[in-house]
Amino acid sequence: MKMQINCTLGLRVSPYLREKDAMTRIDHRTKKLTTALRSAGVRITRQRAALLTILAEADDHPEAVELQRRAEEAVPGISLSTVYRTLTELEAQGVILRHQFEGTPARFEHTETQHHDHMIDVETGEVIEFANDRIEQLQAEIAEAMGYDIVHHRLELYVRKKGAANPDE
Amino acid sequence: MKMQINCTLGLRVSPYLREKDAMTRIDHRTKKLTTALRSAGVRITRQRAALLTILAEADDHPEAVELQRRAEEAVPGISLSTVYRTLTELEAQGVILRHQFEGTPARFEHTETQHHDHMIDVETGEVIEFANDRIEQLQAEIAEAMGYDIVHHRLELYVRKKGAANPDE
DNA sequence: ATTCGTGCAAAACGTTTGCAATAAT
DNA sequence: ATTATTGCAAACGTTTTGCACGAAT
Repeated sequence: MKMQINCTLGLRVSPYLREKDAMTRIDHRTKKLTTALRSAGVRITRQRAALLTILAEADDHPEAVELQRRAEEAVPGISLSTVYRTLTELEAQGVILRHQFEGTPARFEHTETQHHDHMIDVETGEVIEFANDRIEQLQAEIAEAMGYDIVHHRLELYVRKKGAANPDE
Repeated sequence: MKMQINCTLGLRVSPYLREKDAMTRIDHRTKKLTTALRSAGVRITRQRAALLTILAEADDHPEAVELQRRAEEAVPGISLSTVYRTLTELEAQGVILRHQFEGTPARFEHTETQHHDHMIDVETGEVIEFANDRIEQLQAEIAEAMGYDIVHHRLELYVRKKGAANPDE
């Protein structure tokens, strides 16, 4: 019996797209997003535009300070409060997801990819994405059987590369 | 095809045991535990004895302040730092587990039951335990296929009772 | 012109730590 | 007697908030 695993390894943009096409695609999506946000009553300031672009381009899961650092070029002096406020707003608008992995500040990713869960390499902190439909289905069945609807869920595998040194310490 | 779900609903003590027997059982386990801890070089103070007992008796997932509150009777004036230090120590000794659910302080439970995951009722904050071997197995297969060993994992379903009011707000 | 968003500083929050006093071994 | 543990207060790291100024609509 063959095991079915859909896995995405942190690649956000299809590899066969050339860099320039990828950028165009991100720009396009970001432009559409800002329009949508504006008509939801959210003012698009330089700070927010910068953060939106950075989040669209990010192929990792940056935390707030890192986002501030990356935004600094486009918006010198951008404050951490603004970063946090913007992230909260974008999360509320469904544009990004906030992940609270163990032992780190919250990390963020935009919501353009389909649903996936995360493996966190406890040695390196690297975040690897994966998806498995069967697990999703089982979760739904469990909740259903117990009389609940799932609002959202969170599955995190804290892992170590096979044969990695320091099993402890 | 019948779905297989093992589920434990926060009941820590078998319901057919009378209250007194349950207490005896907890006392017995706690006594054994303190002995084990002592020979691991951990001094059993009044504070720690109290917390061990409270954790053994708890059929919920209390947080640190709540544990302090419950310990207050046995050890008046017990400090929150002591509670936290004890919890850290007991976690290191494998006696308890620390859960960081969304939007709440860490919550603790002792490690006497077999492994399970958690559903959190987003309306009430109630924590419901469940176990599903198939999901565990799938997780292991995914990690394996990607070349990782699982150190630990975390699966949390944030749920709402079917037909509950206030789907928002 | 009217909001809404910003930066700053300060507070909030849960948790950890340095220390001198105290209790367990 | 020795050493670990305690309570207190102060610090910590992350995140939120009050406020007066500035910018987007």
